[in-house]
Formats: sequence, structure tokens, C-alpha cells
Amino acid sequence: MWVYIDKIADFVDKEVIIKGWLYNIRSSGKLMFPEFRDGTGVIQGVVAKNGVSEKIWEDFGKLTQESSLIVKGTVSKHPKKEGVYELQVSDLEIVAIAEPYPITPKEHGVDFLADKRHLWLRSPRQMAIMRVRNEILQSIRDFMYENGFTLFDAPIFTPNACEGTSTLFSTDYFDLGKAYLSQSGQLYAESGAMALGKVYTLGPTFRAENSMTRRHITEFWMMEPEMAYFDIDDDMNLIEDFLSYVVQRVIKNKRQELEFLGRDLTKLEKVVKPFPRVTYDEAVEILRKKDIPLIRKTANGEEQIRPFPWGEDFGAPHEEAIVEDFDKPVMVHRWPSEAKAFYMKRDPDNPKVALGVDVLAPEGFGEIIGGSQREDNLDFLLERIKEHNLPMEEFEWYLDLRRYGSVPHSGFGLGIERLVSWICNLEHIREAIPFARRPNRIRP
RNA sequence: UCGAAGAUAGCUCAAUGGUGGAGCAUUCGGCUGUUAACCGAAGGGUUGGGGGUUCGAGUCCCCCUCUUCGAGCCA
Repeated sequence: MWVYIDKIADFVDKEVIIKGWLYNIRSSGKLMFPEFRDGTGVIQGVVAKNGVSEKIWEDFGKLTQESSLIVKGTVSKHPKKEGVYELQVSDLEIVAIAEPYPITPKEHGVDFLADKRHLWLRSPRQMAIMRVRNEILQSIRDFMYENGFTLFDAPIFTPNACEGTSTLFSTDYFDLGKAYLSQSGQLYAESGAMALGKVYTLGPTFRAENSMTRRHITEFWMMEPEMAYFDIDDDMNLIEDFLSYVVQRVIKNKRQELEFLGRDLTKLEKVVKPFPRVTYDEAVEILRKKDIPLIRKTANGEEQIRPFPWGEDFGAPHEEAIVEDFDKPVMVHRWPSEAKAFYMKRDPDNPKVALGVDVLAPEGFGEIIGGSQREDNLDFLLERIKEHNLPMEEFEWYLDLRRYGSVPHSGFGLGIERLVSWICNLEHIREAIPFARRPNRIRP
């Protein structure tokens, strides 16, 4: 009977068939200890020379790392290790002998592993990350579904630039000129919210930013909910509920994987609502008290250091300083409107700030969510589009949403790979997606 | 785009300006409880590319390419 390794404990003393690959093999004269993996786990086999036919013994001698095979044997408990099972092998069918495998059980450099990404994904660590990613995406879908959101897929080819064209990938689109790869589905989600009330998009987005950091990829997945009649506080309430649900569910269902990745679960267990809410003004106060300055390179290459001025965006050291006193995600809200996107609504109580919110993950993982209440007034929106020098004709359909029954509404965008990086405690975002796209890498 | 470090065997790394080595992987041999098993042997190199200094360059100098790590930008 064909069984998967993760279910092997149910088959002690029974004869089973495992279909998979050879992960490693050790031999000790008349004994061999092949390790089999099948995608669900790894199990050590025991092959005794006097327990199998001469042909099977010889066949095991031919096996190389990652050779594919089908083995038959009896499941037994490990003689020394509690809770560990072995397969007493009785038969072997070689499916394919693998050529010398480039990824050995020893250490490798990141560039080499990136070149062999299609094979690297077979290592236990990468498989654990992919299982956590799967759980994260499933829990997102479940949360949205159970809370009355409708999945509303946004197009990937777009004619317009949501926030300027400098960071867009472009391609030819028949007789219609240039098409751009979407960097956000938000504007389309807003039209969905006006139709269905609560919607979300979930799909790939693209940024042509030459950012070579551990937190950037050029193609990343984003989840963007958009809710009619939600103000900025409703938006933040949703963020709390949502993030708490996802993190706690991943801990519950993927504990083994997180532990394998060396994740400190006590830190994730603290991620339950409410989250601290810090206004931009308060955040600037924190930076001044902690003496974290703004450092800028001037035109002649000199470093200019000054106390953090109101109105500037936060860099990596600032985010870290703001987050370090908290053990939960921090919601920084009410940002200087000058620095923010055209669609954000100004605070009626203080027009200098926009009703935007950024969620900074703990432990220095930085921004994982950016959201806002949207400008619902047609005239203000027209002003903003002019101020930002955006092509008015491309936004006509978007302006219609304000012409035909405009309502207050809010939403946010969540970077899936950054969430995966944080939950898995990854050094680099390249491990958070099967095939990371970065400015210097498009293969494999 | 800027700054720093780096590129030597399939991989990870050594090598005062003076005959380029080791571990793993591969091949062969040994071992009946191995755990990144171990022991023995073998094969494996245009030292990223180009130019220069020198009796002699992996090593020093210049140019280029690529990589890594930071910064900026952002999710």
C-alpha cells in the first residue's frame, strides 16, 4: 500500500510502499541506511545484506542522491530515538538514477543556490518555507471569505500608472501603445468595493525598482482588501483582526515547520490584537527622543546629519527605532500628506496629514502593510491628480467612482513575501517565493 | 543608483611575490546501527576577463564583468 511519509506512524509493523527520492545514503559494510523523501517528510531505511536479494543489494549500491525510487518495506520504531520511524526495506524499484547532484548536504553560497533554485526547493528548509507560505495564503483566503469579502481579481496589464511610471515594467500592446504590468490592484479594487461592499485582490504585482536589498523583489504577491463605508479606524481594526488570525493560525497548523526553521514562536504568539497605534507625529517624537537623526547625502557627496524633521519618510534605522519598544506589529498612521499617494484622504482635523497607515512588523522586518482611507471627494481628487501631474484621461473611469454614489472607503495592501519572511524569520526575501525575481536575476 | 567586501576544483574555503591545497561531492576498496557516518585510494584547475609591473603574479597596479552585504525607494 502506497503511503506518504508524514502518515507513516499509522503503519507500524505494516508493509508499505513509498514513492520518492533518495535524500542521502550511509553504508556500514553489510548494512545500508538510505534516507528517502517523498515531499511530505524524510524516513531512514534499513537495508541488511542478508535480508534482501543480491540484486536489490547491488541496486542500492548504484543509487545516487536524488535518484527516484519506489521502495517496499515494513515500518518500525527507531531502536534509539523516540517518535522516529524507520523502514525495514524488502524491495526496491529504481525509477531513475540521478546524475551527480549539485546540492550536497553540505553548505553552499547564496548565488549558487539561486542558480539551482529549481533543485534548491527540494531541501528541507525550502520545503518548510513553502508549506508555511501555503498556510499563510490559505488562511488569508479563509479569513476574507469568512468575513464576507469577495475575491475580486484585478488586471495585470494596465494602461495607467497608479503612482507614476518610473517604476513600471512596460510592454507593447497591439495597436493601443504601451501596457504596463500592474504595481497595485487598488484602483480596480475600489470599483469592486463600490459594487460588492467588501472585496480583495490577491495576485502578482510588479515594480521596476532597482532595489537590491533583502526586502525587495521585482515581482511580488499582494493582497489588497477594499471596503466601502470603512474609515481609517475601521481599516486599522481590520488589519489587527486579520494579522492576528493569520499569524495564530500558522503557528497552530505549521508549528513543526516553524520550529524547523528555528523560529522563536514565543514572539509570534504575542501577535494578537490590539496592536499599538502610533501617529506619525508621535513616531517623530520617538526618533527625536532616541536621537535617531536623518542622514542625507548632499549633491557634493557630503553627509548631512540633522534631527529628524517633520515631513520626511522613515528609513530602515527609523523604522527599527520605532518598533523596538513593542513586541507586536506597530501601526503608524496619519502621515504627512505631501509624501503620500494622490488617492489618500486628508485628515479633516488636520489637512497637513493624510489618513494613511503603515504596519511595521516587529523584530526589524519593516513595512508589511500600507493602507489608507481613500479620498472620496471628486474635487479634492481632481486637485491631487493635477498636483501629482498624472494624466487625467487615464483616471476618468476612477473619477466616475466619485461621481456615481461616492462613499467613504478604505483598504490596504499586504506584501505576501514580506509576511512570509517575517513569520519564517528569513534573512532574505528570495526564500519567501518559489522563484524570486530580482533586478539581477530572472533565471531559473 | 551610491558605498563596502569579494570572485581559486562540481560545492565551501586555504595558499609571505617563489612547485596552487583541504573537506564535501564523484569513482574504486573496507566496515552489521549509521545520523552532514567513518577509514583508505584515485580522478578533477586557462586561479572571472583583458592589460601592466617583475627574473617570477592566485597574490601588486589599472580597466571591465559578475556576485554578496549595506543605503535610498517601497509592499
